[in-house]
Amino acid sequence: MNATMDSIDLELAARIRSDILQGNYAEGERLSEAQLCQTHNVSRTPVRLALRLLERERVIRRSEGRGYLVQNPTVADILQAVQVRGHLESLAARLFALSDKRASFLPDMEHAINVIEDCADAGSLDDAAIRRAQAANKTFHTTILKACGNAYVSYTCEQISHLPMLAAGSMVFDRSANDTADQSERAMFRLRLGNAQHQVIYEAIKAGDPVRAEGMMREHSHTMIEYIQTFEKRDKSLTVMDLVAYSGMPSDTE
Amino acid sequence: MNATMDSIDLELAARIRSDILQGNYAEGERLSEAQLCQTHNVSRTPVRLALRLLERERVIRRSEGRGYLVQNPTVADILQAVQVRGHLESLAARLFALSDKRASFLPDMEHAINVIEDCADAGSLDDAAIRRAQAANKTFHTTILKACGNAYVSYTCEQISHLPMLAAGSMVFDRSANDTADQSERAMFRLRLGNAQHQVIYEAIKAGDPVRAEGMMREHSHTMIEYIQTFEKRDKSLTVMDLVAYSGMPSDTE
DNA sequence: CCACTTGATTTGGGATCCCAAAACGGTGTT
DNA sequence: AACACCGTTTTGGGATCCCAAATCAAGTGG
Repeated sequence: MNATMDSIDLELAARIRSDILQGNYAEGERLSEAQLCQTHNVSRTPVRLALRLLERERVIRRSEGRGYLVQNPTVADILQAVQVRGHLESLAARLFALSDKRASFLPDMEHAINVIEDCADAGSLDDAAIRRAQAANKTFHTTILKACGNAYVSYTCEQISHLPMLAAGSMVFDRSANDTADQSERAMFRLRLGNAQHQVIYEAIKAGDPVRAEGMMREHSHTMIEYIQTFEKRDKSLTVMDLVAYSGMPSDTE
Repeated sequence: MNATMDSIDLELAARIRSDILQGNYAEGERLSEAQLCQTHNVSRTPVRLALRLLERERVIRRSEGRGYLVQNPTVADILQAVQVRGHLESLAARLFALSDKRASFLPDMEHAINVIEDCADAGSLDDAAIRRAQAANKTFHTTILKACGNAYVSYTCEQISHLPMLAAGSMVFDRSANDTADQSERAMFRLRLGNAQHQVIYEAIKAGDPVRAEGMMREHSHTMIEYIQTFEKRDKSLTVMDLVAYSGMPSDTE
């Protein structure tokens, strides 16, 4: 599944993160280094690197002298992460629209838009299609980050992209729907809606309109925030696990 | 000097970064782990952690199989980092202005503004005053980041703040001035100008005006970008070392 | 019953050791 | 001189070991 054989610490971090996001740990539960070494069959070195990473992602919290404690991300955390990512992406969109080298990146974006369009237009949305759409969405966004010409943008963005990616994946999941056909219907609707925004952003960038590109990107991320918020409003007990449900494995970094 | 006795890897990173920013390494020069271990008298573990950090800061670059190479940051790098930081700070300012808990943070900001004002109003700008003003400026900005209520903002911002801090420090340095008295004069002028923007931002936040707070913060960071750009225009050979000159030790993290 | 001491366990973090893989360097062959 | 071959360094990264400091868990004495 994972094409790139990453170093153990990254893989470890992904596994632990995945464990936590699936709700296998109680809030505040202690993560013992020794325990993790044993269950994952590695030494402390990579474990400590992984814990460092996860701390930065705010999935765990450290308490001086007592190790790391699980800090299950809340829906509020996700909203915050999405907010930051969206804000950075809007900067990226502006810079991208101003870049004179932007032509070379446009085909990738166009292709991503087409792939999503195809998924949304197909009769039903099976698992493979969902994955395809998610991958294309990711391509669309990372292309903008990479192409904007400011390396710090993509760097900082990557640091906090796990939760937003998860949220993006969850937009095809709708607990309020009655049956799977209905769910699929709504998912495709949202997919089409999001892709329409992609289209507008793409055109603004292509036309070299920085203000519009930034504004539209801002709106795009705001759409996701609003979606999660209404979701939360409808279902007070909304947890991160619900969002995880259809977001695919959170381990697919890069 | 350093109150917090940080772990060795952070201190190491600071030392190496400082070395590089002072131009002690040629562009592309190889950083040998063994060498660093010897000169700093530590083992490879902290060295590797430090190199990891510096890579993220883009002060060094790694070339698979050949270790790390020095990548002296250019003025363009600084501009990019400032741009990202400024963008994040403008988000922070907006959120801060919307926060209902903002009252408790206002005194800190007010105090910072007053300290800078005092420095600018004093007859001359000695070294101690420069340090004081720098520290207050840092307080002003980090307060906004911390107080905005979105932990991801301050987290991501910290990741790339070394170069911007350096640039901020350099704003009291003006190579175009003829003598030190003239330099001091100009420095105080810029200090006052920047502080006027601080005042406006402070008031917008206090008044709970998110749009104005964000806009003014954007303008504030744009001022710095413009300053560096005109600097660069006047002196094509402007290097990072020039900016380092009056920015104080780049080791004062947190 | 509470405060204080003491010993076992854990964390934090650095030093070494080790090994595979890649790069470098020198040698000999065509 | 170009190129393949082979030994030597480095790098990359994990496993162990080690030690100081903090925590926890009893146990002891007032």
